[in-house]
Order: sequence, then structure tokens, then C-alpha cells
Amino acid sequence: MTDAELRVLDSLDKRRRTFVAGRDLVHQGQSNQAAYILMSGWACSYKLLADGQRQIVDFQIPGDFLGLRSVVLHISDHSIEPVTDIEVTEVHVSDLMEAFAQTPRLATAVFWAVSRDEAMVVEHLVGIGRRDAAERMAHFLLELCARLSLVGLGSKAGFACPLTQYLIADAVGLSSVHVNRVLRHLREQGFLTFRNGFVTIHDYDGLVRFADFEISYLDQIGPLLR
Amino acid sequence: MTDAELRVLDSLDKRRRTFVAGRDLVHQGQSNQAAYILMSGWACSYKLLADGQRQIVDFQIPGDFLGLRSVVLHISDHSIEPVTDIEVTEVHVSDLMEAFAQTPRLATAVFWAVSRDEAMVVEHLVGIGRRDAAERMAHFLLELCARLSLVGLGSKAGFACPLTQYLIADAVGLSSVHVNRVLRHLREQGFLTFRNGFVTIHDYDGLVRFADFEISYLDQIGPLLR
DNA sequence: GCGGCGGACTGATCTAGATCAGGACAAAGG
DNA sequence: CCTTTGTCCTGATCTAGATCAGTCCGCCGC
Repeated sequence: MTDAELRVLDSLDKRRRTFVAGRDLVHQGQSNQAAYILMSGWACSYKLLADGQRQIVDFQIPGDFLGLRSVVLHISDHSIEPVTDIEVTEVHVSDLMEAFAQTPRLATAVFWAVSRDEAMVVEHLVGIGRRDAAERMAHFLLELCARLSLVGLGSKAGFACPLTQYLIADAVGLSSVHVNRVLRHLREQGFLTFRNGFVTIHDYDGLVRFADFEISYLDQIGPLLR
Repeated sequence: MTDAELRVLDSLDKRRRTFVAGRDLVHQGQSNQAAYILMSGWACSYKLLADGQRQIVDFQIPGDFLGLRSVVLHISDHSIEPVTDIEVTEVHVSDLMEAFAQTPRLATAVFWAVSRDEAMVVEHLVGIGRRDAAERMAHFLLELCARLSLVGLGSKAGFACPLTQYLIADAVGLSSVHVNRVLRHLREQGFLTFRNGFVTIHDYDGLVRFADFEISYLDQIGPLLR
């Protein structure tokens, strides 16, 4: 980044806030003025249906934006719930727009973040639409692994994962009963073990092949930034 | 829009191109330099899995961007196939970036388009994950209806729809056999009729209730543009 | 005028995963 | 200490939707 860009970044009001696990920070239908950058902890964005079911769209890990789309669309089409206690820094729309105007390249960076977000949602869509339970589960965990590795919170050997089987069920579109069975299946196949909040991967390459996992949508650096 | 913005828009190289139905214009894995705006006809963006199955992520109708995300991420994570013969105008990355630098508000507009795109994909995800076949079908057709109405190609009474039941099956994650049965079901319930390339809606409000269709994610105008 | 083909449509059968109905265990709270 | 709560885990049964195996019809090319 150039000095000018860094100066603009520094000028942003960086108010830190914390939220406790389980208490939503953004509600579906709410129109909000601020987005956040997640500094520590995990969160999830989800949608509720009229009949009370919920679909978790994605989990957010440190470094991810929270509620960026809500700000652009002026209304939130989803809710965001901290999975663990979290720490965030607030980003005001006005500041963001200001920064865009001053340094277009910064706009491009955020643009890229939104696009990567969309690419992940698309990948989830494909998973739920076309992969069976085991492949979907494997793909889901591999994606988390890759994302966590990028921010230094995991490796191909495994990662700490605060998700309950209920949360995973809501994310991959299965019942929690079936999530449990699928995890057992993957363990019995020697692929991975998920126990006590830790995912241990025994056979990374086998898992990648099994899940047809294509990492490219995650690790690209926006070419427009080079 | 201001005069300055319009001048920038006019300065873009607006090369018209046409593509015939069925021949992909963007291939998964291809890195491309141009995005398009669809002027006439329908297209679809889809992903292929290793085992040959495909998931259609979304259909594009006149006015929609094609391949915008591919440009930002530098590589296309999906393919795009014209459903009918289509007409597009090409938009070069360099031009787009140039335009962004000159008029940040234009960047914001494109930003909004990407966000709306993502909101639609999220809605599809929820549909496939949590709605049963009939609700999903109803929701899918209502979304198309709403989008087509926005560009004057349909109304609450119905719209012309060039999609085959096979294409719909690939989009909503059902078998074509089941798509057929679900359409019959919706017809027998008096909700709508899909025949000879026309969707005729008999009971719009009933359908909206049945599908739990929430239109807000589509018709918002980006507040940042006001 | 007739084969070939793509799309709509249908009945019979099969299966992945849901749902139901619990038990085991650990942590939290009185 | 016992009770409650949350999470993991399991077997038995049920069902939405897939799959298989076609028919029918209109259109195109020869």
C-alpha cells in the first residue's frame, strides 16, 4: 500500500467493541450504518425462515468483514450472531465512502473482499445442491481449514473449532443427528477427527480428493491490487 | 447521475457482441479481462463438479452483469452459458477501473450490483438448504418474476420464460422428473401454470405466502446512490 | 413420409437423510 | 448434594425426492 492509502486507513475511526456469544449484533430487517471487522472469535451470518428454520450462510473468522453487504444494501437481509465472545472494530459507512473517494484502490480491495465472499456463498450453494452429506461435510471443514490457515489459526494438520454439531447442521443443511453420523463416518474412514473443539486432519490429500475441493476461490489475491 | 458521470459512462468502449444459445462464453478456470452487460436474451452461470453434475447458480436477464466477479477475482470460478441467443456489450476491466478512479459514485453503483448479486445467491442457498421442493420452485419463479418486472419483461400476471425443465432442475437442485411433478402440483393448487415458455401466475399473493417470499433483497436502490 | 431428437410427462421402486425417542456425560448453579 | 442444561451420540422408523424405465408429441432434416 502507498503512504497515502495508509494515511487514509489510519484516519478511520477505529472504535473497538466486544460482543458476547449468542447475542445477535445484527438483526434481519434492521437497517444499519456500520460494518465491522472481526478481530477475534467466531461469528455466523444466518437467515431465518417464517417457519422458524434457519440456514447459516457462512461463519466469520478473524479478519473477515461483518455486515458489509447490509451497509451497501442499506438493509440487512440476514442476522449475525457471535458464536464465541468476539472483538470487533467498527467501520462507519461515511468513513468508508470517504476513503473510497480518496483512494480508489482501497475501494477495489473492499470490492475484492465482497467478491470473495460471494464466491464462498456460491461454493456453499453448490455443496448443498449437489454434494452428498459426507462430501459436503468434508468440503465445509476443508474450507474452514484453508481460511483459518490464511490468518495463521490453523494448518493442514488441523485447527481449533468452537462450532457445535448443531451449528454445523444449520450451516450444511443437515440434521444434527446426521452431522454426528457423518463425522463418525469420516473418522472411521481415517479422514479426520472432530473432538473437544479440535479438528484433526489425518489425511489432507485424501480429503481434498474426496470432497472435490478446489481452493482457488479462496487464495487468490485481487489482481487489481497488484 | 451527474454530467461528469454520464461523460465517463459514454467514454467506455461499448463493443456489442452476440453469442448463440448453448455455447459457453466464459469457462470455469479461465482468467478473463472483460465483463459484459446482458442486453437481450437469457444466460445462466453454473459450476461443474468433478463427477459431471452441475449446479446453476443463477440466471441472468437483460440488464444484468455477466462475469463481473470473474474479473475482480481474476479467474472465473464458474462458467456462463447463453440459454437463448444473447446480445451483450463488453466492458473492459481497465475502462472500469478508470471509471472508478474518476467517479467514486460509479464504483459504488457497481459495488451495489455485486452486493445484490450476493444477496440473491444467499437467497438461493437458503432455498436449497431449507425449503422443500414446492416452496423452492415457487420462490424461484417469484424471484424471476420480480426481476423481470423491474426491467419491464413481466408482471405479477406472468412472464415469458425460455427455460426448460432440465435447466430449472439444475438451478433448484432437483431432478427434472421432480420439477415436472412440482410444476403439476403448483398448477393443480391453482397457483400458476408454466406451459409453452410462459409462466402464468393465477394467485400471486397466495404464492408469495406459500413460498415465504421476501422481495426486499431485490428492489432496494442502493442508499449510497441517493 | 419417416427416422431421429429434445422436451414434457408418468408410474414403480429405491435410498439418503429426516424425524422420533431416547441415553451418556460434563459443567453450572442452587 | 441433586437438578438442570447443553452437547454428543445412538437405534428404529419414516418420507421426500432420486432413479429407472419408459410414453407421447412436435419439430427438423433428409
